[in-house]
Amino acid sequence: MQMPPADLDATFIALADPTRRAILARLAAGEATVMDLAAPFAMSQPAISKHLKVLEHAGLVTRSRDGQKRPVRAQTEPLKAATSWMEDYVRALEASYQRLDGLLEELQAGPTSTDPVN
Amino acid sequence: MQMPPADLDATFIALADPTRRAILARLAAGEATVMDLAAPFAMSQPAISKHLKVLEHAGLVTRSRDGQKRPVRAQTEPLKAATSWMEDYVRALEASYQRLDGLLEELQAGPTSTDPVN
DNA sequence: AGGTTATATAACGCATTAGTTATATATTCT
DNA sequence: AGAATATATAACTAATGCGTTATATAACCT
Repeated sequence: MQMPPADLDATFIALADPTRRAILARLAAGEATVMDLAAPFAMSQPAISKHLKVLEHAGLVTRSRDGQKRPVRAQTEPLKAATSWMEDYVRALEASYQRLDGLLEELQAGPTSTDPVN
Repeated sequence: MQMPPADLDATFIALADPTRRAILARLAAGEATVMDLAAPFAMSQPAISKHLKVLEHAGLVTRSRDGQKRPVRAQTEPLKAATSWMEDYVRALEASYQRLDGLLEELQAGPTSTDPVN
């Protein structure tokens, strides 16, 4: 069952807050309840619930139901999309630098008959 | 030369806006001036300058000086830190799932003499 | 039924963001 | 010197973000 690729905006927004990244880090150790997650922070329970809503909206966590508890579980999918955007971008940048380096080298060696510029 | 992890905030915040990601994408093709960057957007020049300030603050771009122009150039460094945070996190998550799967398997097979639990 | 626990929602304050227009500051061109 | 160009800054507005406290909802326990 695939979720719709929650967009990059939502993913990066969710990751941009240190509290939310800490929540995710905690979830890497396994499911947790809202109370579990709130405990380490000097912050009210409603504040944590809001952070969870942001994470959920980004698809970074899902919630289930266990009696009165709503266990939170981390999901990797949106992170893979975000990672892949960043990797593609870095690759494009580095390729661009390489082209520039090549061009500079050619200029420094002086124009040749195969030089496409001039 | 390591930067403190507080920079992850700045990086993800910078990446969380689609205009800023589009600016970066444009910069993958090479240096550009503020005017170049503003052209494709239905947005004023000061708005773009502000976005550039956010990107610069995150270290995602640097500026130089060429007469009255201030060419903008993309930098990969902060992206590598961000990518690496995300990859570490996904790895931890997947390891956690694997441990859980292993545990469930054991429980299903019934406890054995080597079972560390019980 | 009544009390406790887990979580969500409402209403609010304050700081920040993303845009605007108008203006200032450099730099270049004639 | 004066006009034009490239960019930055200021002042403002509207929307959003992150926290709070108080309260509602739902499930659990006697």
